Amino acid sequence: MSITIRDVAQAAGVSTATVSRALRGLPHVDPETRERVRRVAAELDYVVSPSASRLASGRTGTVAVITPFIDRWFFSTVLSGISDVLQESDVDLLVYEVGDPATSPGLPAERRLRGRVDGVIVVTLPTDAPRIADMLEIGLPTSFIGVRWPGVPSVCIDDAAAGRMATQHLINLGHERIGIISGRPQASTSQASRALGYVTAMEGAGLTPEPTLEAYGYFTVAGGESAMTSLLSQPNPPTAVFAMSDDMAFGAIRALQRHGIRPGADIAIASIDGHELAELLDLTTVGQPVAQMGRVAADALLARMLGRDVSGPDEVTVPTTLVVRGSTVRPSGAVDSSLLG
Amino acid sequence: MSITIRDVAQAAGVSTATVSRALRGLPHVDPETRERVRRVAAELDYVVSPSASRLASGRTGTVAVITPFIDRWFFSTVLSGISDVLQESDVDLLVYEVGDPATSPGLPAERRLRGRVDGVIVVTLPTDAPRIADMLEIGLPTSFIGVRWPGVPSVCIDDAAAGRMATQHLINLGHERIGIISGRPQASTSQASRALGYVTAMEGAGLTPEPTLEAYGYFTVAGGESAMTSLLSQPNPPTAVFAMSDDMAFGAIRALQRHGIRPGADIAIASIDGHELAELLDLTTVGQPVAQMGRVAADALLARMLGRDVSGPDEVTVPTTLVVRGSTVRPSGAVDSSLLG
DNA sequence: GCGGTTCGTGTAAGCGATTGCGGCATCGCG
DNA sequence: CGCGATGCCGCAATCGCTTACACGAACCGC
Repeated sequence: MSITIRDVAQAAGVSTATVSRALRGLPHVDPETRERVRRVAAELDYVVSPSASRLASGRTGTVAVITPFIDRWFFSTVLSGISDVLQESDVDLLVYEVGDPATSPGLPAERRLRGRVDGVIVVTLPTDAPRIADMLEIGLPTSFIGVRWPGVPSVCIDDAAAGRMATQHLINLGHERIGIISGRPQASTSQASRALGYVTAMEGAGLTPEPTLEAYGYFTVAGGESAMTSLLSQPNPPTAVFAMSDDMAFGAIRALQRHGIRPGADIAIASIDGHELAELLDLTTVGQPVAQMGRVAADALLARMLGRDVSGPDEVTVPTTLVVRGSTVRPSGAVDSSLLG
Repeated sequence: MSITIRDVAQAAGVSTATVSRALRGLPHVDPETRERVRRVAAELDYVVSPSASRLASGRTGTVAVITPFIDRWFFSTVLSGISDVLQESDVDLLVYEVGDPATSPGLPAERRLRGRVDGVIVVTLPTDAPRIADMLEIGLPTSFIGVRWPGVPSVCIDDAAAGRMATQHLINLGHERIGIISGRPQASTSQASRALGYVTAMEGAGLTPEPTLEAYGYFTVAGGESAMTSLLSQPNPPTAVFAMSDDMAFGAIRALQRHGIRPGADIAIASIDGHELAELLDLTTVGQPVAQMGRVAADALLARMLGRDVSGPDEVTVPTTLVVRGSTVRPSGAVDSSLLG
């Protein structure tokens, strides 16, 4: 069948132990011997049996990513960043898609991980927390994206700052009646921080956030659309809206279009995410470096796994940047309506 | 440390062989014994060591997906479909992101696969083919998405039909000068088929495809934008455009906006993909069931791997459907919907 | 020239499951 | 009652690699 380490050992005239050491770059091998073994192995097209290697060493060379979704922009982008880093270190990437923790039941993923991977990266939704403790109980090196946990390396953005930045931008434009499209009524940590940022900016400008100007978009396009619609039905609608996510802002823009209202010209809108299509829709957004978040989390995990220098801090906060586009212009400015999709 | 099959055997008063059979549902085990073993295993919170199991059985319970990208809509959606199916069968999903084969060098992925997975799903770009043969040489069960290969199960759309459908729709709207935004000058099979569909529809309507109305968008947003720009600079620009992918159509819409031209009203545009954001941009597109393509490919692979009935045909063609939106309306105004599709 | 390192290598005991084969009851049937 | 079939189960040999330990040779300083 397949050729084994024994074949290589025989062909090179050494023991299997030496082959193993030579091929893996371990010390205590004569350079000449090592070279010979390498050559023979290459000629025979030998590749170590991962199963055997794992069993014997206890290491799997694999990392699992636990993510609610893989087909949404944020998550697939994070995944891609993770993949980049892992690939450089020749570590395999196992993906477990677990669905929205808010709706899906407890997952069997945790039990599978034991013995299957050397480390785990958990990327969470705003609605998180229940299963995270379970996750940690299996005692694998772990790295979080989007949630803080004492003692566990994590990477997040400064949600409060992001919310403040978006809101302040609207304020600077001269808006006073600024609505907010939140996620869910029962706020997660992340959502609460964004809301806090909004409130902070408002109050800093001497404005009072009106409860009637808040609507829930559940972080989806459809939700954002209906949230915007409900805001528009207020007796005194807002002149600007801060949406907590780009997806919801997209929905809001849709709602505006349906009502014949021009985003940017008639009602300003700004959000958080930096979605790749925000540019296409000319949406002002506070961008987060999503792929980089994946890379940072993967780096942190690898450092722990491989016992490298764990120099960096446990809790990393990556910077966000406001990207101003056509959806936030001063009401007075003439806008070419053809900009609207 | 961790508890092994021996602990379970001892606790249940049987041999490890019986434990193995009992837990895996193999025959030749007394129902009562099986139940006892199950209970003991559960109490001890025993999980089989994947490494040991793999080494002994030769099966890995893992499937690799080789994909050029994971952070693009099409690919992450396919991946999600694959993930659904695999998860149902308790098969692990290993992801290898290999980059655009047109630009990235040969990949080491193939060598890694040996002994690491039981099967492979390859999802390809239009620009494919070079490494596919390598892929097959390792002799693993394989399933393709987006490319045909003799003897290998694959799932594709009918590219010619899709191209024809989009073009015909524009023709039915009364357009005669219909431009086309292709991918690359050197066409892949898939691209050539879409082009063929375009030509077929045109000629069927007694129209002549003009070479000057073709531009290349390289399947990217930016490429689509510059392609559209170049079409607009023609002495006699098209009144409608067929773009081979939604991404290029997005770029094209951007170009139109920049020129103050209203997509739909001034120039009609239709494309192929069914991108989730096409709806947002009000883009008419021939939708392909992307997630389903992933599911079909995964099902086919699983059937081969597990030696199930390989009933279905090797080469599956999934249906596409024209989704008419605002980007294709009759210039004159009212649209007779019976002409659509 | 001699004990002690250092180096390079081999021996062999695992790692924790799977599974072919054989053995012992029990059962069915004539 | 005898004998083959059948059902259930255990023994023990793998699977292919890693690694602790042992060992001999060369080398060192005193």
